[in-house]
Amino acid sequence: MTRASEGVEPPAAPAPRSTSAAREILVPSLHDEVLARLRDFIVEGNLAAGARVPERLLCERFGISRTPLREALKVLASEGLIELLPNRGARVRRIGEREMVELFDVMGGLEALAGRLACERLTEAGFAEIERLHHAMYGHYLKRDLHGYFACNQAIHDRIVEAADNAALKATYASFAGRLRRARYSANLDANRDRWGEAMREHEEILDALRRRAGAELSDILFRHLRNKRRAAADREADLAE
Amino acid sequence: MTRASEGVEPPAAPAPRSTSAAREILVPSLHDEVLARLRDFIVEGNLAAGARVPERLLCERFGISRTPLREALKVLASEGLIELLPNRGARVRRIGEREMVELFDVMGGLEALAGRLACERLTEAGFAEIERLHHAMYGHYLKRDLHGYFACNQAIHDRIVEAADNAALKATYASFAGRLRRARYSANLDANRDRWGEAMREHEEILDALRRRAGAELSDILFRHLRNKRRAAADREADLAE
DNA sequence: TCCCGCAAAATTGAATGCAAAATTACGCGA
DNA sequence: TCGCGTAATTTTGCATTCAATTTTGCGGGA
Repeated sequence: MTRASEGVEPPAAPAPRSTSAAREILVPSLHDEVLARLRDFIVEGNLAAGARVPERLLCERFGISRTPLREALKVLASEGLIELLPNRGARVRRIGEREMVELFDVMGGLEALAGRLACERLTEAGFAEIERLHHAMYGHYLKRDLHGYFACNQAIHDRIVEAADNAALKATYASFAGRLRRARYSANLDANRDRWGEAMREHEEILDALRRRAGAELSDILFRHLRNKRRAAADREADLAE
Repeated sequence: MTRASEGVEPPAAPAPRSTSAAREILVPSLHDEVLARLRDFIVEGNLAAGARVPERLLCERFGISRTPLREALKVLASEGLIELLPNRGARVRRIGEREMVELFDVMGGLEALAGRLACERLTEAGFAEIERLHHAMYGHYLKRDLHGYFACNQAIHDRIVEAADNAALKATYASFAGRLRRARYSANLDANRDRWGEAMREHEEILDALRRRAGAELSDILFRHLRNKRRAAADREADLAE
């Protein structure tokens, strides 16, 4: 057999990797797909926290041998998604209270940085787009549409990171967002109604600072915004734990 | 043969991995050593930027087979130290002007975060230690002892990150520091005498903000401090290029 | 002399094989 | 029935092997 053990997977993406004429060509890569798929698989929560990662099973699932899968495991371990126990294989990393706080703080620091950089580089059109999203989000807030609100909220933060125009920042931000998402903390955050109004007010401040291109100020607001978000998440956790 | 192709390497570290009774035990790890060694090997500049990474050679150098080495390569690629070309192997990543700026900005963001967190957690003893380093650094400055100055400078920034007491931040900071160090930008930075006095004044501000535990303020100072450092580095590069 | 094409050699990416460790299953004794 | 030691099975980590792509070396033709 060559490549897939069986017709387990449909053709998926047999498309020849883009042969764009660009000079150094961004890796069309073949096995990075395994990495991406496995990462998604874990981030989406298909594996319980603390559960062992079944090599054999995933190999069949992805139709590959152990070698590329193990390479992906090493990378995911370096990203902090899983942990490699000496002779005991890989486990999905368990995120404790303490680590959750740490991750939120780093996210806050990255958002703060993104905001500062965005102030330096944001175009009028870029700002207008964020402003539009902000108003749409406010609309959802008024209608108590949590889902729509959250989508806009996410979009705004993403736009800010995008506006920062810094590949390293963007990649690091995405990595941490994944780690937090795996802990399923950000999904149902804003169910806390008290926090909702506060968050909305903070977003008013964010938009205002952004309009004035007040980098340092926006930086500070964004960090505190994440801090409050974390606090709300922690409170909610406490509620659920009761 | 089992493990090493020959007696190429001395026993190195055959010591049984610590069997500390701690609950989940930090990975005593076996192949992570290869990862660490290879990373150092590259960060230290043993491989020219843009050069291909010779698998076969390094395998012999480390006395291992290709499998663990390739795993390490994948991890280093995810860290941004090298890049994996489709069927052309690994190359040491070339850091361009643009990316250098990006990396410095992220470092600035991380230091800003570290400073803010340090203000929340720094003990009197911790502050005293940093203050001591600051004065020692000033002494080196007066004596025009660049080497001593730089060591203290590094130590101060490290202490601030340490005081932040955030493992995720510390790891990310270390990773970016490595990437920048590979570019050999931070080593000979402060040879610029004009910049030196300015940096010293900024450090006075840093210490002052730290003493007052003024998080937001320190955060801002640290970011600008890194920005100026970067600018000085860029200028120096420009000089060398002439 | 220079350029192009073709074959040999080297390198890469991935699969398979194998020894060492861990996990599980089982049987014995209390 | 329960606990414990031992053997079978599974799993892990790494080496080796194999097909495929790329790179290198060489010769013919303009």
